[in-house]
Amino acid sequence: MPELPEVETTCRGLAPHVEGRRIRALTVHDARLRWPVPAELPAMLAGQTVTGISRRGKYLLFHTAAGIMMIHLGMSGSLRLVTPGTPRKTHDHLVWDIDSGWELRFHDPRRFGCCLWLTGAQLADPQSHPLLASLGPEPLSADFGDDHLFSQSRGKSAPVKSFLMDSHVVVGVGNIYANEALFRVGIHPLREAGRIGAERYLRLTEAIRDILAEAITRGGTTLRDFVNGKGEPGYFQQELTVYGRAGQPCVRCGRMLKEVRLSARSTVYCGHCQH
DNA sequence: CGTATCTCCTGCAAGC
DNA sequence: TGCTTGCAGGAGATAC
Repeated sequence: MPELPEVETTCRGLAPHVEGRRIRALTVHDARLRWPVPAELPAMLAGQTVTGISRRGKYLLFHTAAGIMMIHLGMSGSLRLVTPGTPRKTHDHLVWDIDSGWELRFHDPRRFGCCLWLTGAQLADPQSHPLLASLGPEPLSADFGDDHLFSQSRGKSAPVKSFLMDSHVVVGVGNIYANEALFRVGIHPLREAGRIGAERYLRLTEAIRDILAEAITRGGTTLRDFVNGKGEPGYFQQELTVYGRAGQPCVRCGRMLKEVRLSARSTVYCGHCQH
């Protein structure tokens, strides 16, 4: 599951090999992603130079003069650079021939990802695209201020974990990091978002910043291996204190960690340390 | 508007 | 061994 750190790692890993390079061709082996890959995309991209790669939330934006290619990795998607001639794997749906000599491949078994094409007004201002327009602030930017979570949560009765994972509140806090951040600050995941005070939200805000920044740092250690498909997501190297550890002892108090389903998401917490 | 549920899809694990 | 069944999960769409 690509979380924000892995998307950021992908962005940084691709940039030196793709920015300033020309796309010779795009081959669509399977257009059936979350939304169909636009039929005109190969023709639109051919010959275009990628002027830059940026990220908004978990969306990656490949900028060209003709348009912006917007990619989301969904749950199982990945982008890898390989040498031409590398055998194509099952679920390698999209292949870009780059004039740097690399081939960029989009691999996505579950096809929850997408690859869209932004033109016209959305080329001039991609933030106006419907999928981007209502996104919350970047968790590592100044827009994610100390007071943001507290002020946004007033009057909300949803569980704080659902609130945190709402991309309209703040982007990039997926299931893994929502679990981890709540454990770190001792907040019960099912607590009503609107009934948590400003002080606790400040500590939660700092925990989200710290955990994501740390994960990106660790993800960065995989950058040297990113090319040619050897990249491991940074968070697999990060010690996870609760996610995936239901039934195991709490690292703080030793009691058994509990698990509940919240909107079909695995939610793990310590009933003693989190209130 | 806020909240909960449904939905897409495939790999994997468990059960028989 | 090989089949069937259940399940996870990002986030937009839909229903209330």
